[in-house]
Amino acid sequence: MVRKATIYDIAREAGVSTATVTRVVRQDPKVKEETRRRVQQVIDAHAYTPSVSAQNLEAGRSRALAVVLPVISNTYFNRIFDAAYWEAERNGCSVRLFQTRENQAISPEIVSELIRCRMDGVLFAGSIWSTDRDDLNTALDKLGKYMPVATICPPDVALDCICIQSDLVNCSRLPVRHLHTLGHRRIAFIGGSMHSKDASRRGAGFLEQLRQMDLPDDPAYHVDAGYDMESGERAVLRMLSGLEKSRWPSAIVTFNDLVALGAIKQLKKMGLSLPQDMAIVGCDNQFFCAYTDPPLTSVDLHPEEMAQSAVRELLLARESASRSFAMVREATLVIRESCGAHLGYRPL
Amino acid sequence: MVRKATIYDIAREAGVSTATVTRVVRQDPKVKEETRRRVQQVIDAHAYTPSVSAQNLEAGRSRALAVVLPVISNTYFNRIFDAAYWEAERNGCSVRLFQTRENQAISPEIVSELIRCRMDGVLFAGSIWSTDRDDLNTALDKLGKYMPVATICPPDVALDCICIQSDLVNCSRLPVRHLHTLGHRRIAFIGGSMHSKDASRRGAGFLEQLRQMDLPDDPAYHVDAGYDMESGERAVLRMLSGLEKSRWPSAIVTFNDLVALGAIKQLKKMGLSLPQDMAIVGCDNQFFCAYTDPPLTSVDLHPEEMAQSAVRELLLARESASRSFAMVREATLVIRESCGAHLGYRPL
DNA sequence: CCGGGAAATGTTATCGGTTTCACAGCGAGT
DNA sequence: ACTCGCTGTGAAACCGATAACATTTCCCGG
Repeated sequence: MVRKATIYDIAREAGVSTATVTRVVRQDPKVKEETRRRVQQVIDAHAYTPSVSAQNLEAGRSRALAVVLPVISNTYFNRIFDAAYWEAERNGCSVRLFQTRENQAISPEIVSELIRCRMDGVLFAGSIWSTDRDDLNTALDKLGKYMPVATICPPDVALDCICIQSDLVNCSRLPVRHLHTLGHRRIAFIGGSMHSKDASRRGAGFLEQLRQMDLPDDPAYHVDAGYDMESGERAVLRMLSGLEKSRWPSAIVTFNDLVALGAIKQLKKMGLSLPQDMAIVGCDNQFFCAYTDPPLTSVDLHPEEMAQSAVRELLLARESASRSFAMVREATLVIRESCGAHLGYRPL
Repeated sequence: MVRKATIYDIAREAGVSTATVTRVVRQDPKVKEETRRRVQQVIDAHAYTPSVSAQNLEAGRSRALAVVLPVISNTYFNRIFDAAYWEAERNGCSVRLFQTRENQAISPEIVSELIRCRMDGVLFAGSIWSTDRDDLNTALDKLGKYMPVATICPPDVALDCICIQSDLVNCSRLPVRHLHTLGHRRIAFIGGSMHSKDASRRGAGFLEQLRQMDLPDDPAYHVDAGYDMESGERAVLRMLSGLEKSRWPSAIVTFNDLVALGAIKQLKKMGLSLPQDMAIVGCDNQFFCAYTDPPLTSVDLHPEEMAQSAVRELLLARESASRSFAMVREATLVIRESCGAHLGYRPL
């Protein structure tokens, strides 16, 4: 390994002071053209570039944002990360990822690591809400003292930071309304784990929506489950096997597209044909939705746009005084074939 | 925003020198118990933690690895990243992501950024091979002077760095052999873009495999395509519509699972039933493979294990002299139902 | 030929740590 | 009483940059 040339090496070799080297690097106009050329030559010869650590130390910041989320391998989250990455990039910032894993809680270790690294801002996404509410506030308050904080969160959390709220209202309303329009009356919900604030809020929103439309909210139509495909399979099995066929729902709204994938598999295994015997709605509008069989109607929360807004606000907040506010990106329903809309289908 | 306590603040308040504070932080045993306690108290009171930039500057390194790949939102790559992340984490390192986007080339900007940041090592994954070969060698040579370099690359690239080779031999051989065993004789290949070294190598391996097994290698059975689902759809359409039905292949090997997803959709749209009328093999064994209809038989290159090895070797290379070597993680075929293996199916 | 002001460059403190080396204090051995 | 060696601590240099301030150089008008 070779030692990288420092500003001192360049200065010495070019016969100038380090100040002048800095000026050349930063394109300060008040360097004589001749000097500039001489210094630039040495710089080029050594492929010199200033050390980031030194710059960060001097500047007291890192030109880096942190994105904290449960798992990068989940499509929803990697879309968030990807969008944040490019938006930051456009603004000359890098993005550092922190994964909290399934436990989804925001640990004191992460908080102090964020501070240690002098992050220019931090974006929390995913159910960090399962952190005890007091702990969460403590953590956010502490962080807020050192850097702008943003979250992609449910609408009613009201944290003292930049809140980009996911549109959980429409996330519940749109599928139910769509199914209702198509004639469905018995609509079931397969939610994420009820221990998660996010999921229980989704479940609650769903029930509320049913009542608003005078649809039955049979508890048997509401099954707790995880976030993945296996959970979807199991949940469907559990729900339907506990019910006489005559009481089966005609449609299932799922927590996300992965759960929907599992549900579809299980339903087919049980010999149902989709969407005739059962309609399905997913959530997240993942890349594979157009390629399931039948193509999956799904709610898009527009994670990319939320992440983009979050990053933009974080970068703004760096300059101005601390800003704490909330905004919502409205969810949309992407209609494909899993509810039979293309057939003009009407269930009994 | 609050100023974070520095080592000087702590030293002053505890009435000791900064050296002693460092000793306490680093648990140096030669601090008197009483002093240690006093300093520790002040540290706790301020929740003091040393600044990462300062440490990095002093140490001349960053305790961070770089992972360079085309796009994080592709499942194959986020599995690599995820595995690298945790392996690095286990060793007290962080991981910084660089995305090259579709252009997939390794740019001089990234090279100099990596050096600027004093990365402790870098892992390249994905088809950076589309970089001009000379440029690539120049870049790797240059980087190699400053940090250990690893790549996840095709087997015959022979770069002067840590090469974790993906098992492209079996990646071609396994599907063909499997299909052959099931009785298939007319086997087609839908590859990635032939401009990519990676893809053309896969295509070549496939042809070779056909010849070895005395199977026809009709050029009409070999279609150039992209890496995504749309490409898969288009490729199938193009291939089959150019061929009389009697000459249709009975099986298609695809470049990856996304292409397979597209192919499946198109085949169904054409009224074929799978796997009876057409067998399909994917590659990457992505999370959704068990949930396609029919469940997709796919080659697993074990990206996680490759990434893990790469990171392990990078960290080792930091200490010892520069190591340049190659290793292969053997690919495996995950058999599901898209080739009809479960039916004991034999095509004509 | 000189003074003044702008232009060009240099000096130096600073960012927040780590580390080397020096040194004070103290008990033990002779 | 004196030296030796050990323990605990501090002073100061250094890592690689930046920026405020100081100084030199240069050119021009008087």
